[in-house]
Amino acid sequence: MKPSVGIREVARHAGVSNATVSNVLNRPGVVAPATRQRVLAAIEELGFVRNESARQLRAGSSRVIAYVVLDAANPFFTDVARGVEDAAREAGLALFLCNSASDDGREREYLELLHEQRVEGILITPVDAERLTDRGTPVVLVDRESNGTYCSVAVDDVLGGELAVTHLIENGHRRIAMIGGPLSIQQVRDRREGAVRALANAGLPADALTFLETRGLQVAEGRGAGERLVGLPASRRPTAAFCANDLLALGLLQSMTQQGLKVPGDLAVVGYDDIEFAAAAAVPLTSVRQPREQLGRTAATLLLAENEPDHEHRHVKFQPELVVRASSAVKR
Amino acid sequence: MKPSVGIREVARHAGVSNATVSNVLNRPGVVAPATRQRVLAAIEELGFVRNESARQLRAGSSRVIAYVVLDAANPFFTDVARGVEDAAREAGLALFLCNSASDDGREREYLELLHEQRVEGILITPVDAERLTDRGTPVVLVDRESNGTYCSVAVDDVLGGELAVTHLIENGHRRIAMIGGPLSIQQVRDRREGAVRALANAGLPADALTFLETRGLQVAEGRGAGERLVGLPASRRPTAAFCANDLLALGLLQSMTQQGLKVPGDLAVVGYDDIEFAAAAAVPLTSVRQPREQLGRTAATLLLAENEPDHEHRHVKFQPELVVRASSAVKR
DNA sequence: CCTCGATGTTGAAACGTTTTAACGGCTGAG
DNA sequence: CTCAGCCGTTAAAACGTTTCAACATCGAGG
Repeated sequence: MKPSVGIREVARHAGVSNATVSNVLNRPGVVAPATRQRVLAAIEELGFVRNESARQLRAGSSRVIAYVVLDAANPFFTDVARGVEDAAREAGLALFLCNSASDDGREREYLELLHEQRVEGILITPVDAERLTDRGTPVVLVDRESNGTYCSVAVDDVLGGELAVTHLIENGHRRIAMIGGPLSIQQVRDRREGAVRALANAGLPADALTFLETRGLQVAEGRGAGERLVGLPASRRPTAAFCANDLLALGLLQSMTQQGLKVPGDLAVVGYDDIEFAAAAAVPLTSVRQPREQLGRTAATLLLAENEPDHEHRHVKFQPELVVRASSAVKR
Repeated sequence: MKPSVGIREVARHAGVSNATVSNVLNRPGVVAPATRQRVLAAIEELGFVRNESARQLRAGSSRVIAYVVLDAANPFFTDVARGVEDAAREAGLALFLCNSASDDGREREYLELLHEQRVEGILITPVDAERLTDRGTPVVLVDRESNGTYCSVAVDDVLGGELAVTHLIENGHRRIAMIGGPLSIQQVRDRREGAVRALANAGLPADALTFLETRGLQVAEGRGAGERLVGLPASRRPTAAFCANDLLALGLLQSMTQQGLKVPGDLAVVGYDDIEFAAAAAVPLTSVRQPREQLGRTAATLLLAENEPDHEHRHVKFQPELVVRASSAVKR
């Protein structure tokens, strides 16, 4: 079952030394064709599988990078991951995806493990960037601005929030809800800040924005928020909602339909991320689009540049873009 | 930058031997509190990070399992992954997600790497199960029946296809399209087989089913299929479509709307997987539900049982369930 | 005072590769 | 015939842990 056949056995079986087998594996060109065949045959016959731990221990490099995401079930992150993987595989590296599920305990565990594994680099959209601690492995922050000690690739979330809420204001809305949370997540804070700024720009009072905090950014939380929203007295109930991401917005949409309210008639909705499902929703969703794959691709590129001779941390920032659809159509 | 501080340095710094440091790391209970403190302090001060390669080389176990999926962007797989991860973390293992993107080259590369890494086990929804080759690492097939050499956890796809198409037939449809592909994917073949069986059960001719093969199972392919479908001469155009998964169905839905056709009026649609977004779609989607998280959880459980003394490969099969929504409402 | 067991600690031998410098044999030039 | 140079191969030394048997130290029981 676990014969654990090593390089020496292969060597013996092929009548050569360990070094030659290693050469066949790593520098096939240097070994004579005849010997190479013999060694390959032995490998095949014995079912030899190279022990990566030993290789890595000696050679020092790992051929792997990892991306730690906040929520593997959120299409936004899988789209970013696609960009990362494309860039990684061009560089001959494999990508391992890790799901912190927005839990900083899990995040810590994964980071610890990845550091111990000596992966070539770590991409992360952190739960709490402050807690990150340098351990020698290159790290790049994704969709999150850096405090300076790491490279980062981000999108201007404040601007995004501003775009979304300005749009709602221009459509005549004066009581607006923002749905999102927890506030420990930077993106949520930034998007809210943008929303507040939009109000200020328009000369509206700050209490025109009702912030409904959720425990997470999943569809179910959006549904819950919808119920809370409808529970508000009619006089104070917002006529529009800006959701911190599209999953929330989709949940909110479901909740509205279920409670017999019309979108955008009774409530206009704007989401964030413009995931593929946003356009296909019951009411096509107005959303703030981010360049997802490019985000990932750029992040991977920065990561790969980390061990260049005299590396300076770079911070790339993209601009979001508002995509208007039916869910926020002009109020009659 | 890369001081590469090892266990020996920590030992020297704390005035103990390597063995003691190792004990602090692995069996804290066995070392005297005072010494333990001293060692921990040294670790902290030097920023020591244990080298997992060395650990694994010596100790032989890896604390990691991996799940290789067909499409990380498909919510079905991320839901399965959630189940896997829950079970894995209960067993103290971390989960690495790998995306083969339905490409057997990538799949092979990932498998090779994972074998070399000596992960504790591999879960995989394979592109082509035949090509899988035993390498000593335990493997469990997910959402795919085994040819016998591995454990497997699957859902009865033939039954699922049958449920879907029977439902359409009962609603009066006599010309039905099935959309999906490539046929190299087992699930697609099985679901089609179920569709065919449904026709036979109802005494309908086999040509009542038009099979439109797609190149993949993503939303974009569904949109493409929609255009092909509408391009058919009206007399031969199906009145209903059964899609091999929900992503296709959502794409199809978009395409219909865009071309000014009504669902279910002009075309009834049934999807597969019942992903969360199915219920939130423009027209809530009738779909075949699979027990996603349970699938993952069970698979992980089987994997963990692999190295029990006298292990026999098990094959678990779940039943799918039809969830009827508006996209297939009764034909007037 | 001796013995015994318990408790902490340690030296040294693995684990399976990669790598380096050196080696032997062979060829062709001088 | 010698020698330089090349090619293919090799022995042996890492790499950084874990583990195991052995070793001190100490208190208690006889």
